[in-house]
Amino acid sequence: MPAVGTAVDVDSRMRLVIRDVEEVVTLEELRSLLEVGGGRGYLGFEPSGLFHIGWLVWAYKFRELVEAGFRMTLLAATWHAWINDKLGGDMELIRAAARHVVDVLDALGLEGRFQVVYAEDLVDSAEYWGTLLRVAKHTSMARVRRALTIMGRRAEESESDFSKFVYPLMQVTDIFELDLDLALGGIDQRKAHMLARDVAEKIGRRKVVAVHTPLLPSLQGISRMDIAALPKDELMAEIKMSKSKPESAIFVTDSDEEIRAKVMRAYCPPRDVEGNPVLGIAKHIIFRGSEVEFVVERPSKYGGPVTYWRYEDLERDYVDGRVHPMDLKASVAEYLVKKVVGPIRSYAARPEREELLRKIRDAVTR
RNA sequence: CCCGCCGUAGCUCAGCGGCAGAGCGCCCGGCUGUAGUGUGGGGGCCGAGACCGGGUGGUCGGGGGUUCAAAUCCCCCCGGCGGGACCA
Repeated sequence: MPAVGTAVDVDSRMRLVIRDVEEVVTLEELRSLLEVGGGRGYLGFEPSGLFHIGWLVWAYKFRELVEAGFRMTLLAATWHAWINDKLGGDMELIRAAARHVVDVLDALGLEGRFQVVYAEDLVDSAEYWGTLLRVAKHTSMARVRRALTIMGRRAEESESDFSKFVYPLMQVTDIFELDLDLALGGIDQRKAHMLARDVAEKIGRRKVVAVHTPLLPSLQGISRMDIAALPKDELMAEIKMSKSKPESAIFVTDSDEEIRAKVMRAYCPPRDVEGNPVLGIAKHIIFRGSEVEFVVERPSKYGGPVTYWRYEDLERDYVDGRVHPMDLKASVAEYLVKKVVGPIRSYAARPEREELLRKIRDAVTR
């Protein structure tokens, strides 16, 4: 049972929650929740394939919210994934991918400490659709369009099917139907969360506190790790994706050798912090805004090994050129292998999951 | 969450320190005597719309402040809308 009460306790839990977070809307509201011991929180994710380390950023925060006293729900957004044509629109595969994500959270020590809800169950009530209509009634078309995450470059309005426009309304409805106090997500979920806050005021529902985690840059240095599926030319898109996606992300099921190879191949310009995926991993996966022992193995002719406890120190040395991309990559890869992916893989990719993972992998690569 | 625009008659809006307005609507009347209704034919009755005249219209979103004077200027709040919000 989480201890409730003292101001000191609230402060430390506050620090835990806002650590290495991109943004909290609002800090005052978050504090109020912590003062009463937490509340109900959630994270919704689209089961779209294997778990990549970019998702660890929110997964760690999910765990910290549990530790801070929140009763967390993981929403497997199966219908949402279906709308975005993930996994070829195969609902069974989408469910399998969701199961895999639950495994990863369990591997992080969260087994039995959070609730899992499938979108299919949530949607299976008349009340859900009543709420969705109420949400829709208070949302203009322009506002929905603005909340759309898809439709980046090529996918213009004319080639979107209408389900894509229902998507943001569902995200908002999910929040209301789960009766939440807090919504967790990457900063890319900001639009949906803000829509939920706006609409909440209009229809007299609770306004969720929004906690947004940073996003990891793609290993290739362009865009983000989670490449959005293109509804454009399906076949071409699938082929392009299958070739590019495995290279742009590290999956928790990757072997040690795959991890090392991917990190070594990653975009990592010397002295450059901007959009640097390797530094990004160091910042948001390894250090995460706190003190961590991180050893950069460096050939003695360049100064020998250095130990960093704070990300800022590592970044400073990298910018100054004292840490070479080669050194950084090798060290980050080793850390990922031993401390991050290794433990997760041994649980989430255990033998009895082999069949499940193979199906998901095949579907993405197809 | 941030920025901006807008809240004035039932509706759409103008007015932006000096009597609260226009168009549309609504009500009354006039004019027309038509469409329609009704018939075997004729006649009569009822008669919309258009047009003309008259009338009906208001916590100027709410609260506070400045001023001799506030719809008008300032502050706060409420409501609506649009845009922004990692990256593109």
